[in-house]
Amino acid sequence: MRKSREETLRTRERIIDAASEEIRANGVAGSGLAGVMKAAGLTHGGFYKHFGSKDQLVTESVARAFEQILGELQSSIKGKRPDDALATLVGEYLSSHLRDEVEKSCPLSAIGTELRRTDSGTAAIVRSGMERLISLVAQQITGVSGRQAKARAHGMVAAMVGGIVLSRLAHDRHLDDSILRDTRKFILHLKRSRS
Amino acid sequence: MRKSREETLRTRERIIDAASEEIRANGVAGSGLAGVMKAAGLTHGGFYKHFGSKDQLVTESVARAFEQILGELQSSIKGKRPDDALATLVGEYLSSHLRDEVEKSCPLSAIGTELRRTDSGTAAIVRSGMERLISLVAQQITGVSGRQAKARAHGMVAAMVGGIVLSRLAHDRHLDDSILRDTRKFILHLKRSRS
DNA sequence: TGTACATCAGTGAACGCGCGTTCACTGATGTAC
DNA sequence: TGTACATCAGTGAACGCGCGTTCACTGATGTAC
Repeated sequence: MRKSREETLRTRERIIDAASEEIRANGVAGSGLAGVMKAAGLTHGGFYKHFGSKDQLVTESVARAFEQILGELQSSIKGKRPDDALATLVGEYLSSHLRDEVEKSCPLSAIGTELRRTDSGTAAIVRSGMERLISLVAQQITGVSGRQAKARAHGMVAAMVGGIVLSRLAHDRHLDDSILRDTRKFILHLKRSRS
Repeated sequence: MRKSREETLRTRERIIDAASEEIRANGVAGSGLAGVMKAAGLTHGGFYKHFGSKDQLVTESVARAFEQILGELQSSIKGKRPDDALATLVGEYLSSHLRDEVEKSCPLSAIGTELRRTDSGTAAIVRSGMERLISLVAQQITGVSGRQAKARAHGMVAAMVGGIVLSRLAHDRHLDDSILRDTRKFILHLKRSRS
């Protein structure tokens, strides 16, 4: 049942995509290889034809998750002026849509507290993804030095990540939406009152 | 080997304390009953003399974690005026000390993204702990209505939780500390520029 | 271009392991009189 | 207050289960000539 090189590559991608969503939804420890392979339309035995270990799959899945969310955020602000762009970034990240679709959201908000316990390969990916998100936000902050923009972006991204985490824990239609709304306002009002 | 009622109660408390720290350090899925019992100085067989299930232990352990951190925060602002108290709360929560001692920190920042997948008993505890933290912060915000204070507290607590999560993921002495510092400033400068 | 052989993606069974949970047993504590 | 019995906290072995990982096998794809 050997497959062509093209097909093999496509299969590998399918596994990563499935794992990337599964891991964001159920966590690293909560995601089994058998389940991921099934979601990719395969049996679990073939896993090691594509990856050396679960850790390696986790690394690549988290990397893919960052690519997806950063790509989405980037294209949402394409062509916008910094002020609009900042509000768009914050509004997009703290949207009820991304809050509800955990499996498509940012790994920092989906599995942030679990990522602390991953191996060094995944840790490096997490760090770079986090820095890219911070930079993307910092680039939309005008009227201050780059250093100050970065500093403010640290606070903003912290609030973005925390806002999603809290909103998902509220389990209440009113509280969860007000956390999202209030966090968006908290981030953007600061910007206006300063720039 | 029956123990006295007093001793039995103390043992139960010891198990909860051990589990509360173990779970914050290694997560719910990453904490085994055998390890928790060993940390409490017991063998794993006796677990079910004290608790009906792992889920029940998780619920009580998360409740204890909230009691501890809320008690600590509350006593840190005892007798202070609101402005001082707010800065103290934020400074304490976003301290490098609590950042580094995960097992003694707030469950929202330690295992926030895993708490989404706990049973309904734990979910209720999480929700009430979160609301108590938000209220504690809101009570220190002056010069605005209660409703506005709550709204601002939502953003502040989001930034506090997210700031710790990100700082723990930086794995870099400079970046992790600057995230903490910048998030503290982000939260408190807003307050000043508005109140 | 056609043939013969090597490669290897995918299957499904099996592995050792740690997990949550159960259980028979022990002996100190609690209770009844 | 003292004795006889019931209770039950804690031990350590055992359970079924799902996990990550390995492996013999299959048969289509890739390669060599």
